Formats: sequence, C-alpha cells, structure tokens
Amino acid sequence: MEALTIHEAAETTGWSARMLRYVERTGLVTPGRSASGYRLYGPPELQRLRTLKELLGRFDVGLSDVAFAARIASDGELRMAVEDWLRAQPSRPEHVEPADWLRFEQDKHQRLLTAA
Amino acid sequence: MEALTIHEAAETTGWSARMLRYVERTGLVTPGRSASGYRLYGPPELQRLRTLKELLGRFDVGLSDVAFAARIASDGELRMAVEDWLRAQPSRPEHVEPADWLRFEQDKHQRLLTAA
DNA sequence: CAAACCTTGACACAATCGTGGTAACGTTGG
DNA sequence: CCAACGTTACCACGATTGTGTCAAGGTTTG
Repeated sequence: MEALTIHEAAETTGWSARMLRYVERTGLVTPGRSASGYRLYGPPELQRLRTLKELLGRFDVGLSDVAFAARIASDGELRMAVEDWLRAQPSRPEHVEPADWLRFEQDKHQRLLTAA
Repeated sequence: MEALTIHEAAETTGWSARMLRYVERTGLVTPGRSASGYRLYGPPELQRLRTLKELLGRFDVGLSDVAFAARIASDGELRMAVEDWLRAQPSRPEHVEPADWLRFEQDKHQRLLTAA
C-alpha cells in the first residue's frame, strides 16, 4: 500500500483529481495502474506533482510549456532544430550566451546509435 | 534600401503581414523601424522568418512553443528549474542511462557560472 | 494633392489549454 | 449487498493562440 489513489494523491499534492488525469494526458506525470485500472500514485509521482506545481507557480509557465520542454529533451532532432534557430538569433538584443541550454539530454543520437 | 516593408517581407517569406506583426509580438523576430515607425525587415530578419516557418512546419510546434524555448534560453533560473524537474523524471518510461545524466552534470554548473 | 503605402486598435472566429462538472459503469470493502 | 470510490466519456466555459479583416489615421511618392 505504498501508493495512493487519485483522490488521496490530489489531497496531498494540491492538484484536483480532474487535473491529475489531465496532467497524465500531457505525459508529464504518469502513475502506475492497479490490476483493475485504478491509478496508483507512489512517492516519486507525488513528488513530481508537487515540484511541478511549484514550478508552474514560481514562473509563469503552463503545463503545455513544460510538456514542450519534455518533448525537446527527448527528441534530439527537434532540440537541434530549435537550438539552431535560436542560436542564429539574439532574440533579445540582450547579450545571451549562445544557447547552451537544452543540452540536458544531448548527444542522444549518439546513444541511440550505440544502443541499436 | 537594404530593408523591406512588411508587405514585401510577407511576400518573400510566406508569412502574412498580419502574422509578421504577431510574430513580432511573440518576440521571436523583431524588425527595425524607420524614423516614422515603419517596420524594416533586413536580410537577417527575412532569413529568420523563413527558417522559423520551416521549423514550425517540419515539427508540429507552435509559435508559443518556440517562444517558450527562447524564454528558457534567456532565463537561467527558469532553465535550471525546468531542467531539474525534467531530469528527475524519465518522462518516458524508456530506459535512461543514469550515467548519461551524470555526464552532463559535470559541465552544467560551469556554464551557469559564466552565464551571470 | 491623391493614391498607395504604413501604423495601431478592434471585432471575429476556430482550435487548444486549463478547469470544473456529470453520466454511466466497473471495483472495493465493511 | 451496497456505499464509496475508481474509470472513461462527454458538456461547458473562460483564456489564449493563430489568423483574417476592417477602421481611423499618419507617410511616401508620383
């Protein structure tokens, strides 16, 4: 019984049950399932939900923004394309270090090559 | 006459004049202005507009997605927060080598130091 | 000067995001 | 068994995105 049901998880994370299902659809936090299909939120999921909520609140970002960041982090081709586009533009006249960011999961293609 | 007016720029980039103004509001491509306030698109802006259009078409991303990426690229605190959150999650149950993550940790903080 | 540009601001509209409900139906536990 | 809870699938609704159009007014140029 290490895992909470959706309403219990909602209680301790501050999200509504409705939103937990929505968050799941965005792919950001995916709970396990019981044999009969009940969502089961374990400590890791609960933690992610709490930190996600804090992230959204601290900065003015939406779930779709974080979802896009996740997509960038897992799609090397997309990441490179975006990175290239941004690097070519000082979008703000502000001096911004050439896009180092997005390097999270970089050289993934290399890993993929060696993985296959 | 190195710069084009908004309708001329629209012509050669494939965007509509309306969208060029919209793109400008997202902060992704900001043309210069003439003394009387006319937008002036030079070769760099025209190129960005073309590559931006190609980027949006090739992957299924929106202007707001690229705008968020730009925000991440220019806001170190936000970038770190998102990066941290994503690193803690194997957004895809896909097997992710812990060793790979650790490898990026190394040069990450050095970059942050030079960013400020 | 007048036609042909440009500007900002507004109205409009479909699609999506972020939320909340409710209905119909399966599961669990006292 | 049945109350309490879970599931999916919808309806709803304000806010934002992405787009077009139009109005009122300044600018450029033949």
